[in-house]
This record gives sequence, structure tokens and C-alpha cells, in this order.
Amino acid sequence: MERLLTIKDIAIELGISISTVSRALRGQPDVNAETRKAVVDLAEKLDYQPNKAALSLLNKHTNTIGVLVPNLDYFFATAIKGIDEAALEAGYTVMVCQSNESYGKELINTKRLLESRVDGFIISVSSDTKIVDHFKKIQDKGIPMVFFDRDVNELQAPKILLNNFEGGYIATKHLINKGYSKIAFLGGPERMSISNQRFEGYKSALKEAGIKFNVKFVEHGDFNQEYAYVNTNELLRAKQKPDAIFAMSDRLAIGAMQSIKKHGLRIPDDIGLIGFNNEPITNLLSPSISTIDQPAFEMGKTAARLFIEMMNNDSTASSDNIVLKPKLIVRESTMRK
Amino acid sequence: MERLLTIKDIAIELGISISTVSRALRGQPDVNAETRKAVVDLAEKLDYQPNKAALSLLNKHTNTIGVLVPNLDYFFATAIKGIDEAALEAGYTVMVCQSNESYGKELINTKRLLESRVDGFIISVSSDTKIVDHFKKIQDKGIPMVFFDRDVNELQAPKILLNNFEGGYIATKHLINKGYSKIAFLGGPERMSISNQRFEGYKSALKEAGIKFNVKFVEHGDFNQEYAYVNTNELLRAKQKPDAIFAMSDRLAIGAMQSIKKHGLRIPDDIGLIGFNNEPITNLLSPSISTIDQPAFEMGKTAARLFIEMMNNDSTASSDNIVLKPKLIVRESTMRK
DNA sequence: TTGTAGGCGTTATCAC
DNA sequence: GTGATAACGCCTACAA
Repeated sequence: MERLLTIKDIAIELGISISTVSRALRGQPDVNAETRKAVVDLAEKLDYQPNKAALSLLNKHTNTIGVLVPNLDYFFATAIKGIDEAALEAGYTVMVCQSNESYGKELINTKRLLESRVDGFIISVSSDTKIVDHFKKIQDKGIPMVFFDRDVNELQAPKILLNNFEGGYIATKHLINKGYSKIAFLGGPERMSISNQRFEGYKSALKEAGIKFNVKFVEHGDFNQEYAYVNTNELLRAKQKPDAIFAMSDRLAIGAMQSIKKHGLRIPDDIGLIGFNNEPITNLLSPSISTIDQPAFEMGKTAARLFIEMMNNDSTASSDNIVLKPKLIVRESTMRK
Repeated sequence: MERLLTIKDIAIELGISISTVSRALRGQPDVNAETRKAVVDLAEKLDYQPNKAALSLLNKHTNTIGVLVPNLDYFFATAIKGIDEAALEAGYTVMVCQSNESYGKELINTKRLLESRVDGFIISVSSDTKIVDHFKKIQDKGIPMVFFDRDVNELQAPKILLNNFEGGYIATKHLINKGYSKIAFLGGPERMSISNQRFEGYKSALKEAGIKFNVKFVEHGDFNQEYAYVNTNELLRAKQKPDAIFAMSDRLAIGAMQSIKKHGLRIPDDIGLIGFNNEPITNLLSPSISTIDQPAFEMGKTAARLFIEMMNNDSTASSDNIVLKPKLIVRESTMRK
């Protein structure tokens, strides 16, 4: 790589000292107007860009936030937009890494971000992550971090979460209100906090309605559509068939929908279906899928703001959780006559 | 931010010199085995991470690729996965910035990436970008860059493109083969290369089939679904109605579909519809939408590989375009009996 | 108003 | 085998 322009080059060109150039460029008061103009003009003409690495070495901060996400699907892409916006406002740059739901990749990314000396982290852990020592180490170093969407019980750090329990509760209750009673739950990986919390909400709504919880109506597994398809097949092949399905994500709901259609059942008449996330696609499918809205953009923005606040107050220890409210979105897939 | 551990700390702790620590950590041969072990163990224990900024200052490179994309929708998210994968293999880190299709944001991002001293750029320009001086400046500095997906005629640089002309051609030809003849084109912003190339392919297919090109069947506009909805309304309200629509993106096709349904027309019987991109959603809608597949992951991976090759050969001037082939995906929306 | 010197974390080049 | 030292690009006392 070519050597890029430095203030030294400008100084030499102009026959003045480096410090004067530095001062002129940063608008310090004690610089002769002419000198300043000469410097600024030349810098402009030569398209000078300060070297962040040098700054970072000097200032002990990079003005960079490391963002760790499991993937770039609709939810996270939207959340990142929110993070991006808030970060930009505050003069921060964002470095995004995706783990692809893999613990190993998350580890590598964490290391890289640490080497890049990001000022802090905004994290949503991979579903594959069982031990969180890599995050504990970050904390030990006194580097602030904020978690969002996916909770990590083992870690004391500020978290921006959705009230997943409530989400599961209102989804299930909605199904019950619509007259469904044999409600199945399509979950994510067993240990996943968000999946489990939604599951608890589901059970709570059943209990409240006096409906006995039935283990046979519960399926757990991976995060993808194919899995949901297979598991729904199983539910529909069983002797005891559900008359409604609450899927813990829209992706899973779509997989379920495909299975239901393949079985020749009608939604919502034969079987009700509700998802979670309010991905735009749920409104385009036929029938459109009822779901629980999760304010992705707002979550990202809030996470970034909280992070920036922490940076400003130097309070890396804040551990207040911010819990956002889920919202029921009723569409055709649960509108049984 | 706290001061992070440095090799100096390790040196002091161990009562040896900084250079020895450096050598030990980097596995240089001329270090006493015991010394090495002491250093490595302590570094491990204290979770030492080298400071990239210092390295970068010294080495004049950052091992970082700046990636500039218009957004994080399905296509770009997938392409970024490809870039990521290839970059990781080669020891590069990726910094992703999205312009939100805004020229101003693209400018800011370019500047930031430049300040971060990325070793080079992988770029897909915003649809809003009319002048490309900011990219010319990068070239002038001798920093390598690779473009993908969206072409920029004014710039001489390697590009990974889809054969958009061919894509437009095969999409239109498919409609013609299915018996449609009054085929409308739903385009993106007027100046956009990809939109225009697809448009040319469309016209070429019409001509070949002896179908007279009709300006009234052409709509241009923004990139989003709502726009496509409005413009399709217009097409369907006109005296001369099309019997098929070729939308230059799946997003637009979805907007068109909503409009068609609202008008009470049946797809594919009353009106045929084909999109472009092969977003997964097109296969889930009812009817499923025929489309043109664009190998997003491969494009990203190829772009990154080309970039890395350029870095290794120090040949910043290569300007071979790599043109990938589009593939027709036939689904229900064009399967007229 | 301007210049000099020291330092941020790391490596490379010499010397010992 | 190990240790000083200079250098990377920049900023900030301090000195002039």
C-alpha cells in the first residue's frame, strides 16, 4: 500500500512545523490566519484524511463500537440500522461482525474487535454460545458492553430486551380468545433464553385459561424454516393434533405454514397460526400471518444510546435492563370465523 | 477507557525488555525457551491482545477491507456473507457501512473508511450517487477497489457484475414464450445501470419476438415496494393494459402483485409476473413469483477474492470485469395454462 | 504565533 | 539471547 498523506507532508510542503499544521487543522485559536488558510487549503487540495490509528494510539479510544450479531436477517439488519443511526449522531463508527450462530466464529470476532480496540460492544449472542468467558474477559478489562435481544443470564450488563414472556403470553392468549385450545409451541434451541421466555408466557396463558399443558404439543430445535417444517409435519401426523400453532419466530411460522398447506389443512379454519417478529413477509403471505411485533430499529437505537451514555458517564457498571413491550399484530392466520 | 494491557506491562512484570516479549510472542527463533514460556503464559493469563492501531501505524496496512453497500437487504446481506468468508480465510477483517441509498451518507462512510485506513474497498454504489469523485480520489491515492452488482461507467476498476442485459432478456423471453405479449417493464431509478441494462434486455427480447416496444408500458421510479404498487395501479388503470409485468427487482414485483390482487386480477391467468433477484420470499408467496436468480453469495465471495488477489499482486490497476450469469427461475406467477 | 520534544504500542535494526 | 533505539502519525505540554 502506498504511503498516504500525513500532516508532516503538509508541513514540509509549506515549510512550517508539524505542530502548526496540527493546530491549524483542528481549528485551534492561536494560529495565524494566513498560516491556517494555507494549511487548510492544502489539506483540502491534497484530500488529507487524519490517520485514525495514530489518533487511537494517542487518545486511548477509537470512537468505534463493535457490534456482534448472529446474522444479518431482517431483525438484525433493522436493529443495526438503529445502532448505526445513533452511533453516527454521536460520532461513533460501527464495526459489525456476524457469528452465523456459531460460538467459534463469535470467539474469533470478539478477539478481532478487541484487537481493533473498539471502545465497547453491542452484542446479541449466537444461539450456539454456551459459555460466556469471552464476554466476562471483556468486562474484566473494564470495556463497556450492552446486550440486546438475546439475554445472557450469566452476565451482569445492561440489556435491551423484549418482554418475551409477555410476547408469548399475548400470542397464546390471542389464540385462545379466537377459540383455539389445542395449541402447539414451536420453539428454538432448547437453551435459548428468548425461546424459553416465550415458552413460559405460552404456558402461563394456557394455565390462566384453564387449558392443561401438553408436552406433546411442544417442539424444540434449530432456528430455521426447514426444521419447523419437519417438526410441524410431526405434530400434524400425531394422533393428538393441535388446532393452532404458536411459533417463536416468523421463520418458524413460515416453515409451519408450508407443512400445514402440504397436509391440506386450511389456515385459520382448520388450524390457527401465529409467529413472532413481525417480519414484513408475514404480511405478504397468503394468508397473512399474525405475529408479535418487536421494535427492532428501536432496540438497536436504544442499545446504541445506552452505550453512548455509558461512555459519557464512564459508568461501565450500569446494569439496568430496558425491557420493551411486544405488540400483537392480528392478521388472517388467526381470524377464524 | 481503561488502559489495556501492553507488551510493556508484560516486560515489566517479567523484568525483561520489551523487544524480548515481542519476539517471544511472535514465535521468533532466537528466544530462550524458558523466557518464551514465561512470556506466553503471562500473555495468556492476562488475556493480552495486540493493539492493531500500533501495528497498522508501523506496517502501513490494516488488513481491513472497507465494504460499502446501499443497504442490508437479502441480496447484500448474502453478498456480505460471501465477502466475510473469503476475507476471513485470507486474514482480513471487514468493515461494513451502509449508505441507505444516499449519496451524502456514502460520502461520509467513504471518509470514515479512509480515516480507518482500510487497505481497500469493495463497493456497491448507492442509487442516489450521480458523481463519483469520492471514488476517483480513492483511486488517485492508489487504494485498490472492487465494485460489485452495480456498475459505475465512469470508473475504471475491476467489477463483479451480473449480466443484467441477459437477465432482462431471459425474463422477458420467458414471458413471451408463455404467450404474454403486452409486457410492461417496472424499472428502478432512471439512471441506474442495473435497471437500464435489464431494460435493454427487455427491449431486445421484444424486438426479437417482433413485438413493438410501447413506452406506455414502461415505468421508472424508486426502489421500493410502495412505489411499484402505485405505478402498477397506473398501468392497470390505463386504457391499454399490459398482460404481463417484468419487474426489475423482487421488491418491485411484490408491490406489483399487491396492486394486481387489489384490482381483482388473477396471476398468472389474467396477468403474468416475473421479478429479479430470487429472494427467498418469492418462493413463499402465493402464487410463487418467477424470478431471475442472481448469485449473491458468489458475487460477494468473488469480489473479496479478486480484491485479495489484487492486494497480493499489488496490481491496483486490474480492470477486468467478471460477469456472472443470471438464471431463470420459473414459478407459478408465469405458469399460465 | 510557532517550534521542539516526548509519548501512545509495536516492530525492526543494531549493538552487546 | 537480549536490550536499546528509532520509527510509524499525531497531539500536547513546554519553550521560544
